Amino acid sequence: MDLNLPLAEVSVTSDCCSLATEVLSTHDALRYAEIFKLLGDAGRLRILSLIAREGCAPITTTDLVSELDLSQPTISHHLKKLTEAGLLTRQQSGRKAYYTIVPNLFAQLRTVLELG
Amino acid sequence: MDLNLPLAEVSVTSDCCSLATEVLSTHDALRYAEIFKLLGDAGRLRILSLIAREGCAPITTTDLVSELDLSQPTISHHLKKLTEAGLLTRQQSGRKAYYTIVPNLFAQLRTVLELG
DNA sequence: TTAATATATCGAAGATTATCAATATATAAA
DNA sequence: TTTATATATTGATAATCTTCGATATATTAA
Repeated sequence: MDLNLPLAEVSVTSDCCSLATEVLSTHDALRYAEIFKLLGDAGRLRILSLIAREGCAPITTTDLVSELDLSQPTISHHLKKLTEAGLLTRQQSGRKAYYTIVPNLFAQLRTVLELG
Repeated sequence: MDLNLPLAEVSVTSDCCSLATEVLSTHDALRYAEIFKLLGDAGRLRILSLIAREGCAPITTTDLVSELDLSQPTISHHLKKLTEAGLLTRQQSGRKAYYTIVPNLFAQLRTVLELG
């Protein structure tokens, strides 16, 4: 038998008071992990940040290429993934592609992060 | 010359109104990407969720092993990474290791996600 | 029609990662 | 001291991902 009274021994100094009432289901965990994985890249974070700075004004692939130290194919690749995931929308106008932030999913992610 | 008036052509239907006033620096982007990368794994997300459910009560490695379909070494590995990143704290008591959520960093991540 | 521009896709190389079996370590129980 | 328990580390494999050069596509300009 374990007579360690371990919970008493462990000092609980954290101000943690979880807002998470439900444990993430396997399904939701997979879904959110896929999106967090996209955020787990500095280049993509900066792409999102640059687009967000424009507010409602869309930004083109070329704009991003000129602001980041990444090749045009790499940036196009990131934009595709972010768009497919629902973090961005893409609108073509002439030969330019305009991207904007989709706020919805970001709000969901913030809720998932209410763990502490 | 570009006479497309593209910004007028692109319909701005999004309710985007960015709260992000500053573009993420390269340094911060790297720093946050490293943490989002950790959240980009379903197993780790569920580990965090299970720990958060306990509120302030710490949880042991074995508790997690019994709730997840991952081997004990894999879970220990994830716990180490999450702890090193500052998302968890670890306290040893006897032969058990108790883990708890560190709320601070989660709050920072929520701020970073205020893009839309 | 020909040339230039904007963007996307292809294919490949190199790096990183998740995972587990086996093993090590450290503590507690018998 | 011997055995059982709790956790961590090692080493290896398979899968995934980032990145870029080269190329393709599509649109506009000359």
